[in-house]
Amino acid sequence: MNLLDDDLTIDIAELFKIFGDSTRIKIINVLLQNELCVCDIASKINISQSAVSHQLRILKQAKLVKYRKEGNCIIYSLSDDHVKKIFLLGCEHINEL
Amino acid sequence: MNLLDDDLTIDIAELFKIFGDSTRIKIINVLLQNELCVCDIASKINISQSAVSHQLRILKQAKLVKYRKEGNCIIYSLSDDHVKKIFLLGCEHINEL
DNA sequence: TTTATATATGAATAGATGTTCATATATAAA
DNA sequence: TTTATATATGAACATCTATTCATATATAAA
Repeated sequence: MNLLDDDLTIDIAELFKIFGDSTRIKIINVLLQNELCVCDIASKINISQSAVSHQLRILKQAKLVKYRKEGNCIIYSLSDDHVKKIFLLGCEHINEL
Repeated sequence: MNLLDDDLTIDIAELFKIFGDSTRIKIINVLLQNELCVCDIASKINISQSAVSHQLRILKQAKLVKYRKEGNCIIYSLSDDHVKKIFLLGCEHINEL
């Protein structure tokens, strides 16, 4: 791995910035187990529907979560294995401190 | 991996928050190759000495970097392999997007 | 169609964060 | 001791960010 150019360092920082909020981490954490609709996420992590929805938008824009409609619910899940990997590596680091 | 409690989710978010700034990512990136003193870091990434020093303090508090004195220089390096792992996983994710 | 439920979103606000500037501290060199 | 160099740090400032509140939109049920 050589020196990264500035654009790439900004992209990487932007990625980690998304993981750098406890509401988003809680969302990712509950989605590790199951896909869930917005109101179930909100009640599981005890954060308002509006706040969850705002944060899901950020996770969606960063392509860290995907979603599908079912009736009048919208069911979210993690996009891919990378999200889980990054999350678990973070956990691991914390556990070793 | 089960549901994390709130304290742990906050710790994990705090960890990623540290990686979520482009100045700090640039610092980590140059330290991947070699240990470096503050002014060399500053000149390599083209950020003021003061800003670098402030950010090194944050990295130090999070135990992501360590340092040693040599003459009147202070030489910084990454604390352990976890930092590198997390950084590289971030790179990988970016490269695949 | 009316009502209820689920989700999204804009505006406002409070709090957090990164940089700069000035300066303090510490070590080395003269 | 004086001067120069390296680093750290506090204050101020501007910017960013997450939440709340109110409300819009959309789908389902009655």
